[in-house]
Amino acid sequence: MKKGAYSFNKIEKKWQQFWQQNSTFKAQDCNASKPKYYVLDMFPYPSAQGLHVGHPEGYTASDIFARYKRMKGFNVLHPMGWDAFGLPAEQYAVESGTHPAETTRKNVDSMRRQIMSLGFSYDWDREVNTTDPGYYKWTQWVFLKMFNSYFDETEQKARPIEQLPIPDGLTEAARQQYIDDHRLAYEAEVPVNWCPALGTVLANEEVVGGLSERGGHPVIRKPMRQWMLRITKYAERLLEDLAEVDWPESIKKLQIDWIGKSVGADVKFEVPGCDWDIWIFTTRPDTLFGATYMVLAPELDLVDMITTAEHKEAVDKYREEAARKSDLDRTDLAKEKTGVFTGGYAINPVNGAKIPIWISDYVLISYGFGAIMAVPAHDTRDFEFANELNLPIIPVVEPEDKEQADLVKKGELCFVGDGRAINSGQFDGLSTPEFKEQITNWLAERDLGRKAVNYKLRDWLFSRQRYWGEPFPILHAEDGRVLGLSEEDLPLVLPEVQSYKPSGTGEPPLANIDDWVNVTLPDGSRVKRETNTMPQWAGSCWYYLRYLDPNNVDRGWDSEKENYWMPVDLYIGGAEHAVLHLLYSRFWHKFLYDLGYVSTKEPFKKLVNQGMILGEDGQKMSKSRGNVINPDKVVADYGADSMRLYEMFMGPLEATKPWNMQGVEGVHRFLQRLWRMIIDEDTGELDGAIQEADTDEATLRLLHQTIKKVGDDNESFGFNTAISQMMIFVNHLTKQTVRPKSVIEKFILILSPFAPHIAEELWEKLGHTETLAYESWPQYDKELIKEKEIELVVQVNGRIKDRIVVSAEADEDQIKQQALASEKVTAALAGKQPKKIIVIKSRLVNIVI
RNA sequence: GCCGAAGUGGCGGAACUGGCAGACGCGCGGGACUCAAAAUCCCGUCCUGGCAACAGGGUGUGGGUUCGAAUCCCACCUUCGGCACCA
Repeated sequence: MKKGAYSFNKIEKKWQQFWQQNSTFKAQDCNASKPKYYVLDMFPYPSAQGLHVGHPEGYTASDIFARYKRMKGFNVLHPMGWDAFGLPAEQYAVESGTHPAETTRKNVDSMRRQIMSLGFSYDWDREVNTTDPGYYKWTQWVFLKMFNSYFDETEQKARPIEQLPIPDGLTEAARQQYIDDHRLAYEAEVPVNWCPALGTVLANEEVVGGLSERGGHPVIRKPMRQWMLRITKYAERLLEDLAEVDWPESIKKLQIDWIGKSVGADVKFEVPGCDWDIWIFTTRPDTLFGATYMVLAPELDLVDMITTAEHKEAVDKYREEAARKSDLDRTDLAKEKTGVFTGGYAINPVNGAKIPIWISDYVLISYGFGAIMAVPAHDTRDFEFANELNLPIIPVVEPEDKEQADLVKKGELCFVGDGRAINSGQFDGLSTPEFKEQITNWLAERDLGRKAVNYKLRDWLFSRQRYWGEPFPILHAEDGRVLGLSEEDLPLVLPEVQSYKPSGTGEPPLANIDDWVNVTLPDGSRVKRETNTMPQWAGSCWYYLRYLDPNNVDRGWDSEKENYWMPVDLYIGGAEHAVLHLLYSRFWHKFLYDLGYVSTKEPFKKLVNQGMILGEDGQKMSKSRGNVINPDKVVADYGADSMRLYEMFMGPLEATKPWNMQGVEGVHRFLQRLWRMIIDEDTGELDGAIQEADTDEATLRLLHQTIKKVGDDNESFGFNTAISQMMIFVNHLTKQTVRPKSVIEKFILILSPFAPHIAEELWEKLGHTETLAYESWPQYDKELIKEKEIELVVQVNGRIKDRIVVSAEADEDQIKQQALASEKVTAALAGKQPKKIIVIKSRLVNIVI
């Protein structure tokens, strides 16, 4: 190897040390002299496997943008931290006895080293770790705030629980109950997803097809006492404020679907001989005349009261079976609907018809009232059920399509679209939307129903029966009261345990530590600590706020700093967090907004998702397939700059794309060429071609075109095309025997966000003594970009016949003349008169004959 | 089943707002340098026919709009991602 060759290992180490020693990327709080810009990465879970090549993709994109913004004069906040609570470290602890904190520390150290080796411009002084008591103190604090708040329905916002209006005349116990029932963090006995293998409860989102997302173990339904967060109160705002954020439409859509708003009516069905009614929710009140039976969820308490003696045995049996079914079974059996008749009847409020009441597990307890009216003619599920069990079908909506209408009328087709009302008494002939409105009013006037809105979104199941999570700052008194710790007692530190194993009965590991669980209060009363811990999502709900003020011991974050930095201007991460993390943190943010702790409605202004990187075989990377690419190896063999450049050159940021090691060599060769273009490899000094000289026109034009293209592409995250433009530039300049220094310098600056190490090194070789991180981004000159002469394509009837070169100033007539003058064109015209000549300046001429 | 994204050379991918399809990179073929190899440099590379000039075809499939379609419209096929009885 020659003395002055591109020695990326040395160069990269040198500049990483330089940046660290000089705190080059330290963000300045509240600096009013510059506009701020907050670039955030989704922080990683520090796993034992370390970084995979998917991580650096998003991190490189955000780093390029952060560096670009600095050069554009912004005060940039670009932090990194660790989402370090979670199952793997705990599983490892169960197996090996190693404290999760120790595993975590080791993994964090190794992943930090890996991330640092890529030369990202993070302000490392702001590093956070969710498992640090100094951090989770404030996670617990937010939880306490939720525990001590309620949701004011009229104002649609959270308020301190002390302000909750309490009805008069309640006993002390009832008063307490009333308050507890309104807390945003509350306890409930709920059927949960219990995973015996993991020994914990999982959130709905963590169960995939009846199996646990992690590990793929079976999950069953089981009622347990759990902590819940009332995210449903925020459903409407979570939906509405999506309009405010600059996110990919597909991600917004996923959230909208997850929230699942539907508008319809609640309708009351009386049960003869009973003094209570069955309420149902429907989005199709216009089909009420077609309701031929009702279905209740098997779990509904009401079922007991409705079931007649002769049907009791069958009903009880069915209910028992339904309760035993796991979600997987329920999904599997969804193909064939089952159910039993209760013996009870209800009265259809619109026509007084007596209709039978059934139970079936196709009706969900957790949505609406857990009861439905069944309109088999116009609901596919009811249609299937009615056919299965031979129940009557009455068509009440006539489709426009004649053929369809005939089938619907015969009861052979289930039609769920809009149409005209039939068999609906005085409402016959109305269109579906008209009917909906009229019948809703009709019901409301008679006190039989009301307009209603329902959401699919459920309250967030917030407790886990695990060790490695934030302990709840909650005490349980002997009389059943639930007390929040006072803020001064935070953090409630996770205690040491003998065994990390869950008890298997649902009791978390913390329950085994008697002297931690049992607490005597100053007044002598004895209480027990909550032994559940929070889910991994908790710490990531607000970490972007902690970066603003990571060392503050008195507050989670300073409000002046919050005002300055928030919102996050750019958030880059994987699309797999589209609903979970992004919905949860928006919820927490809105809650904090209500209480005045943050100044913006939404935390993340712009969101960009990086796509997945596949293995070289085009398959998802996995250990078992043996196609995992180790970033350490890539950095060792080709350097961090090559790695960064390749990850961006592969294709559009959001796309899924396969890795190709030869592609890495390709960009590496580009850097080599760039190096030799500037440095004489024999001496290590500047090449003789680098001179203080005037620039030829073509080079100057290409330089300015490149500055423009790279800048524009940076703004739109089109890093792949920015890199190809830089390659075009280097290909051109390498051929020049004189390479003006001023041209080289400008080029180094625009390359620097992509390949910062080599850029800094060359910048220094060019005689600069300061880092280029804060040099201003080169400007381009519009005039210099313009070509003097333009090649146009000449078509005859859309087929290319010739090319002509015209002056950039030529007007349409001149271009026409020149085009018609072409010999090839004359030949193609074969003497015919052109009907029309279309001239698109700087593009083409099309002669139509 | 429903929703969303995407289908372009041997491969990753370019193509502004409807205007030269295939930029840039990989791979491949040929050449230079070398005793030889690596590295590097130069030339070529969508397909078919032709020595060539050139002609024809070509952006998942089939139709349509237009002087002109990878780009817009309709129908369909395939792949990937998400949801999964939410009344």
